[in-house]
Amino acid sequence: MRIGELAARAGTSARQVRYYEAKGLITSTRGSNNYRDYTETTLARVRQIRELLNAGLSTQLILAILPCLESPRDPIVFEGVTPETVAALQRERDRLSDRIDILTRNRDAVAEYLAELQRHARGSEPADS
Amino acid sequence: MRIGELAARAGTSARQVRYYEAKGLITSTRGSNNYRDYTETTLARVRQIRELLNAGLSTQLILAILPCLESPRDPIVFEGVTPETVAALQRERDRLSDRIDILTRNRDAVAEYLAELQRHARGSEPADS
DNA sequence: TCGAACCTTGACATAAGTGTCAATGTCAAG
DNA sequence: CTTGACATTGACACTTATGTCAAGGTTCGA
Repeated sequence: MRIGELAARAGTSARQVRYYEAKGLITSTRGSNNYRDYTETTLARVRQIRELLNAGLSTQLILAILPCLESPRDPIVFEGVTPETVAALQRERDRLSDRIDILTRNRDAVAEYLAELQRHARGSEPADS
Repeated sequence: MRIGELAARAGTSARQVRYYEAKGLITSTRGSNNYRDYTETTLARVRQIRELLNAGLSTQLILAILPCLESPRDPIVFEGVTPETVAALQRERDRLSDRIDILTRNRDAVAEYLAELQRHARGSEPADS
């Protein structure tokens, strides 16, 4: 599929798709005209990238963990997997865990604050029941 | 305390502290000289801000949820809390939950990938036992 | 009192991610 | 064949969060 369709189906812009390609997050083939051609797999990948970017990750980090995220990852590649690669992935996994912990802690604080607000509202204004 | 000490104790730079102040995340008093003066409370706040920025949140979002994050939040302010404020906080809480879900899903995928790598390593090279 | 170390504001620079526009090429439908 | 929709590259601009530097004011120890 061409870049316009890919972008539309991924809910993004062609500009962003080109950017992800420039960053090495996705690849494309080129036809006789110079147009980019993308596969369905790439579409899924772009959706994943969007999701992770929205969650606050950088393209660098996404690039690091993308190999782990292929959906039907049947023929998992073991060749060329150096101990350094494994260590890097473990670091990224831990960084993700840290982020999750921080966000969870703060999300809970927001929720608790909201609960107090609502307890107060119900206590001082016992209407609407 | 002055900006240098605050920055040092928060593990950041004076530049960033001024930036957070310009963004309304923290406040300071000014002495007879024009120097900023910060309290211990502000120090805790800056640490929290750093943590949230590192976790991928924007200063805008942090500004929205900061009122919920005061540590000993005893005299919780109910005055001027409009339904819009509550709705906004609920939205931010939900956005945080979405982020957490996405990060968790992807963290788990990385962890699973690592586990497969290690199963393979142990299977094909049963040394180091 | 002098100099080092700190503070002030303001400016300019950078990286990432994105928008937008221009000049041009391709293709399909009328 | 022309027109409109879509593709190409390249450039410029913007925002965020940050670094850095300059020109000046303040404080403090020797």
